[in-house]
Amino acid sequence: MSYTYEYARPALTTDCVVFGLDDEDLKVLLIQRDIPPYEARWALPGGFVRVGEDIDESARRELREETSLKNVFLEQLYSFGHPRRDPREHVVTIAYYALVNLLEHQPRADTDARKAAWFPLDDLPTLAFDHGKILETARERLRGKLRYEPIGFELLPEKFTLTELQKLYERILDEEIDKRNFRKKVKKLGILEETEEVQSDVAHRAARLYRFDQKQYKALLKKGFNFEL
Amino acid sequence: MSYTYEYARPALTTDCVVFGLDDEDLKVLLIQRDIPPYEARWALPGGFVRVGEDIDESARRELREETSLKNVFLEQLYSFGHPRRDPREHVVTIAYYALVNLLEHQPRADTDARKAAWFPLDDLPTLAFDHGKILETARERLRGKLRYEPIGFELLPEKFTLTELQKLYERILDEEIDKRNFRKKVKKLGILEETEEVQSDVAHRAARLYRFDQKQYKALLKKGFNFEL
DNA sequence: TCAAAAGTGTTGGAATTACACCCATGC
DNA sequence: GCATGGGTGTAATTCCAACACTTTTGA
Repeated sequence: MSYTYEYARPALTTDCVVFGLDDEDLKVLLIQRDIPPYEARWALPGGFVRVGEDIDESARRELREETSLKNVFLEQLYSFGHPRRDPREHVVTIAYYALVNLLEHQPRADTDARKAAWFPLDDLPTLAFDHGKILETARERLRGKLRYEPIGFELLPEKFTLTELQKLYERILDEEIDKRNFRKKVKKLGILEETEEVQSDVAHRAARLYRFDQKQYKALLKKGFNFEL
Repeated sequence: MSYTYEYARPALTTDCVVFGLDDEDLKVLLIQRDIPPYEARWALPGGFVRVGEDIDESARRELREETSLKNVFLEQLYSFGHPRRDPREHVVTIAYYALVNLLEHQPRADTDARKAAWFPLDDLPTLAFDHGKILETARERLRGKLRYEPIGFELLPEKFTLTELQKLYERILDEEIDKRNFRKKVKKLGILEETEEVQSDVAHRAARLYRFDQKQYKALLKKGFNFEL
């Protein structure tokens, strides 16, 4: 089977930068390539867009197929189209980024023959293609959006402590935050629901668990509320 | 001549939302289509990405060919890939937005047989394809970026008055701004160069002209300065 | 001399920062 | 009982919003 067109077309792919948070670090999920070019190099999960498939759907499908992740936060990042970014031919890629909680969404490590692994952001291997650049773009976007959209919660488990939330901000923004001021600010937003639960299995006073209240957030949005942390 | 591939490929285009400011209004540049589908409908300038051509370059080329605009501020906006956004076949488009000063960059109205015209944003015709949605996305992006990046200057002539700058912000953000506070804020940024010139041909006291100091802005950026208005 | 827009400071209230100690829990 | 992080309030400062009149110019 083959397909013929009157004019040459670049190939079109989607690639996805998956950020995950664990106790220590912000990490990114990479796939080890099993075919040339860049055989054995680490790369972003991704693949060709099918005709008739929406691009968001394509990104989700590739994510599912290569990492078994589904139902995750996924947003379009940027498109990269330098004609020699792939040595084989002109391949344009629409990059996405995803946010997952590393502990809840443990992806199957190896789906097909390929290895998948989490890498801390400050200890990355050299990536295939221009994926290093794409990753850097995603990182900047994450830093930028964290301040004025409530996307940080996507990296945490459903219920989390205020200290976990604060550490997340400190890690991604790379700055120290005052504990009392942070709590004051967060609570005043009015989008955290205080649960009845507290941490378990900790060797010190257990912290209260909170939940992000999506409905409340959307209701406030309509009233002209602006998230900012 | 024809091109054959093993797998089907969506077609790939770039489209561009060109914003222009004149004395009255924020306007957008549209092209009247001369062939089906959507014959005679107004649409965004754009066209197919060529193999071997960077996508930014493609957007610039289309802009030049269809509107004779060049050397303008151009930035990638978002990619749209719904499989039925074009009735003929699956066409993915990478949308850009451009900012020009309407008076300095008067595009030739009609390049080939096609008509080009400026439309005020609050009096738009129904656009071809999903171009209405793309335009709306560009408008939101412009509103969002205006606050924290110095892109407003791209819509003004090289030398402008503070009142012109203020009116620009008021129009795009759709809110009134206090004159004294605005001037205080803008001047404190330290990225406006005061020229020796004043307005001419005005029937009242002539206002001082200012210029955006790109070099100064970039120098400040490196020192961790954050633009905000 | 009139019309039209340019230009200019002060003050009160709100928001933000800096900062330190007691509490609860598990070992 | 001690080590570990949880949880809390106040005072000083900075930032922001509100506000009105005089000046310059051309017609």
